[in-house]
Amino acid sequence: MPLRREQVVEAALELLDEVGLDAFTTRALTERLGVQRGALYWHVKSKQELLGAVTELLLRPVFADTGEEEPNVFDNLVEFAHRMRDAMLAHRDGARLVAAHVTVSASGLKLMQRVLADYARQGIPLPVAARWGDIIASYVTGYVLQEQTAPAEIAFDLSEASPELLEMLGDHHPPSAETFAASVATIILGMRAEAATLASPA
Amino acid sequence: MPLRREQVVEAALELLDEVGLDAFTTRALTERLGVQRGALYWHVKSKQELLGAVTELLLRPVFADTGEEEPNVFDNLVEFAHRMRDAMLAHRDGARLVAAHVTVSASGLKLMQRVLADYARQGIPLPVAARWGDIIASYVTGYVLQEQTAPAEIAFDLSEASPELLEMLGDHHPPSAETFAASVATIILGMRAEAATLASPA
DNA sequence: CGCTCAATTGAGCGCTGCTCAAGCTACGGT
DNA sequence: ACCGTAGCTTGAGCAGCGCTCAATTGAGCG
Repeated sequence: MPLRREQVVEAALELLDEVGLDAFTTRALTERLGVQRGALYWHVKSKQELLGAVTELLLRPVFADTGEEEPNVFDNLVEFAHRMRDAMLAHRDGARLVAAHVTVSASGLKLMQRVLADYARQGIPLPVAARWGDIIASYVTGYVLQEQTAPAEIAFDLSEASPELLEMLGDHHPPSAETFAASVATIILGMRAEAATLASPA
Repeated sequence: MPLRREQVVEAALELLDEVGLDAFTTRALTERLGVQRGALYWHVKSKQELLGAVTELLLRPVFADTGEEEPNVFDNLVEFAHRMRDAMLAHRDGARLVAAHVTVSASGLKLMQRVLADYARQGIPLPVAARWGDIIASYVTGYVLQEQTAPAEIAFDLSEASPELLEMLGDHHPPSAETFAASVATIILGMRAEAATLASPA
């Protein structure tokens, strides 16, 4: 039975979870597939392209269809934020992967198109809606990036370098689901305020 | 005249600007310095540590002291956002570097401590202020990351895959200073709203 | 003068992503 | 039953990478 490209990508994601992005090598992947190194390059042009495909697989749950129709714009964006964070956290170095391979799949584009149309029907101009989506995507990527980057190491440095600061912050400092949810809420608050100024212009 | 560590880091930043992060090799760096490869590792433990130092150098303008005292919280955050974006854009692959090496220098910590104290004097609780700063830092990193990642390549894919979507968005889509400023304004709007709820609790 | 030690040398180790001519199946047409 | 073609794999190997280390240099000082 021959190898399929999708099997390669799935195996790559599993390998990534086991060893992390830095130790991810084509040699380890072909060993796991029980195949010689050269075989990999029939299915995939380069390691870069492979990781791009892995990223798309990783982000697939974000764009899964919920079936709901015309949800509230702001609720929709909040859910988008949490889905994206969950998807990245679900796999080792997920955020680094997304940051390095900002792929937009065809199905993702179709969905985005539909969502933006929904927004427009709720009175949000398309350029504004697109900007809002980009705000969420950018923020979440940046946040999970630091959330997923060896938290122990950073915290230790901080407690050595500036214990006063650590104390000032209380125990709210480490990245957590609560901090993330609160920050998303703050951002959404800004969009609500902007929507208000759009509804009643100066 | 012996080599100094700072010279190494500065030369590394120059090399980065010339060839980009992917083509950045210790060999190219030592050639530029007119030195054998081994010499590099007397000044620096590893390439990873070197890039960390380069990142700190790259971000130095962000934490430069302006001399102003107790500026308005929100104005301060807006300026922080723009400084950070400018610093990243000033060098090739700047955002990728920051994303991979979230370094906080000692001087940066001292400044952050002072700024947070200013915020507290303006009635913003420290955990909230810290969260706000993190929102800006995360968003800006995420934004510049995509802004600096081969814009031509992505735009081409988009126009092929979904021309309707491209048309829907108007010409507002590509990352630009205007889009960035507008998004930062939206986020700050959210913080103002949150500050209002803090001032008059339920 | 001779000592010391910061700084450099140059060879080389193990690993990486990737290429390619050659060979192996499995299948469809005659 | 045969063979050609196309899909897929093999296995050797290339060039380049980050990094190490014993040996060597050379400036500054007692």
